[in-house]
Amino acid sequence: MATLPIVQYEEKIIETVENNSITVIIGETGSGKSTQLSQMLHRRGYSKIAVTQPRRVAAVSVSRRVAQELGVQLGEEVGYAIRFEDRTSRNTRIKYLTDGVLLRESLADPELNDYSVIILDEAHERSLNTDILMGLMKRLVKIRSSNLKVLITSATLDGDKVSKFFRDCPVLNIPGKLYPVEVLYSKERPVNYLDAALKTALDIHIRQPEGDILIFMTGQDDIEKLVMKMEEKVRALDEGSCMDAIIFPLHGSLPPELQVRVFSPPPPNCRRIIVATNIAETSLTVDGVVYVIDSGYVKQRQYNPSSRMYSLDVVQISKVQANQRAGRAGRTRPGKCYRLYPSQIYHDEFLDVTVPEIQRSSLAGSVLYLKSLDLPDIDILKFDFLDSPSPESLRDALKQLYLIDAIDENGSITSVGRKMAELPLEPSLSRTLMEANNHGCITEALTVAAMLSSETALLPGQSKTEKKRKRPISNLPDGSGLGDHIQLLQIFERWHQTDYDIGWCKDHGLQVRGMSFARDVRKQLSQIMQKIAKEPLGIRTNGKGEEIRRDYRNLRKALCVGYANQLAERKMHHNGYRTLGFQGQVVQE
DNA sequence: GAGCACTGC
Repeated sequence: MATLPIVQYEEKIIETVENNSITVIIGETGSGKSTQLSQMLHRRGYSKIAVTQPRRVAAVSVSRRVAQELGVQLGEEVGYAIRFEDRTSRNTRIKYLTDGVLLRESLADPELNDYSVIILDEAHERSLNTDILMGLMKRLVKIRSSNLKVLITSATLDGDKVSKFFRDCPVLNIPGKLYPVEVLYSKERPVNYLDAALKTALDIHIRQPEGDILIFMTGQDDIEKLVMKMEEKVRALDEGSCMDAIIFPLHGSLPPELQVRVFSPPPPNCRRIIVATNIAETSLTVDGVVYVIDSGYVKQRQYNPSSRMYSLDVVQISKVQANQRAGRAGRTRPGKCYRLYPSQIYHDEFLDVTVPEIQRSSLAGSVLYLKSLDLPDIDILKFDFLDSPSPESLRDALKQLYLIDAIDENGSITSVGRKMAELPLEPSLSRTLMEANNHGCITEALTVAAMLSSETALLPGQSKTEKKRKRPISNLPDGSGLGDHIQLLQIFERWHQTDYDIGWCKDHGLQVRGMSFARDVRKQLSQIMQKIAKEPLGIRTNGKGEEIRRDYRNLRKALCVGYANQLAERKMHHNGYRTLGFQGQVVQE
């Protein structure tokens, strides 16, 4: 293995960490920070090191690598912990975990006394959880100044800003191992991005030397259209005029077996063209890419606290994102990035950095979490975030929590709020569980909460053309007019009665991934509820493969209590509804 | 007419 750039910096890193509570390490892709930092500190004798990752796959794969490099069994000295899976033991000294898991651990032990070093890796991605952890670390190093070291590591994070946030802590820069990428801009913005991408890709394919092409588009729809058009065009090329091309779509709702196709090597003398969402920006790394085509757009979910609604919008990417995309062309050798927009737009219109998730999300869950930590000076409105959410967004969160009894009129967490915080659910759903537990329907509520957590279970995974051939959802329970929640409940119960048969999901057009996830969530929720449950939590069936005839009134009431912040009542003599609460708005079905 | 980017407890 070639020496990683970071290795030469070991002495400097150790010295800095010894002399400071917090160190920021800027290391580009390929610097080796994710695998090497923990080992350096381990060699230096730090007793237990936690390394957070924003993604589960990263926690698993990086820990596997480190275990291998140290020649130990995974789960012994080196291990990982992600939701539903803990591969650590009493011997574990280096522990990779998702940032969400570390937040859960900190609920049980706010001082995280188990660890002598905490490394927040990939902090530049600014995930909601990483941002909260950064705020917590700032406090924690004061409390544990004698025995805790914190490292914030990142690729392109603005080092000065983070350093300032952590009271001018030192910043170390470690070079990466990316090859140069030549950036080419369009003269003007294309009217149609699909056609522009198509034309650019064909141009590269015909004129440029070998090397795979990666195209960034916004969503499944665009990707499928582009793949189809591209296939047509490639087929129409003269035989032997250039090498073959094989085209892959790549997005999150693609079944895993189709996703992994991009990881197998291409046939000889064949160029691969991968049309992807921003899943290929960070989550999946495709080897062999030499050309990147960047549409300059991304679909981004954002929360609007005044309407209390999320929207999914196509927005312009940030400069950081554009550069991350370009970098995908330079992983194995020098590459080229074709930006389908003029450089002036890049410079004048693109934001420098992506708006952090914490400024795009509902904060009800995070605020409840922070409240439950009982921090001494608890004014959430003044919590020290690297980038503060808007006051409006924080006030919205507090109001929502108040409406579902999680906090009282003084803003203090209630006893029910404390129990809610234990559950890995959005507050409305945990409140529903609490209510259901008092009204004899906790087992049903658990199922509904699990199904809602998975969101995607009911969605057909196949593409539009395929959908026409198969009937999407046949003879599944429909909730019989009682609404989506009851339908979700009945579907899960039916699946339970097949003994969780995967074939049954496929036959009924349900996403196996989503259904299995719901099953895991239900199990986890049951374990947490076990302590306070007033009834058995197992699923009720009559053993005949049919729904039990029963009354869903209590369950529906519990849902109304949980969603007290989002109720509307039917307008008499009119179509439509009026939202409850101050300033009701008319909404249509 | 027809939805749904990506993560995570």
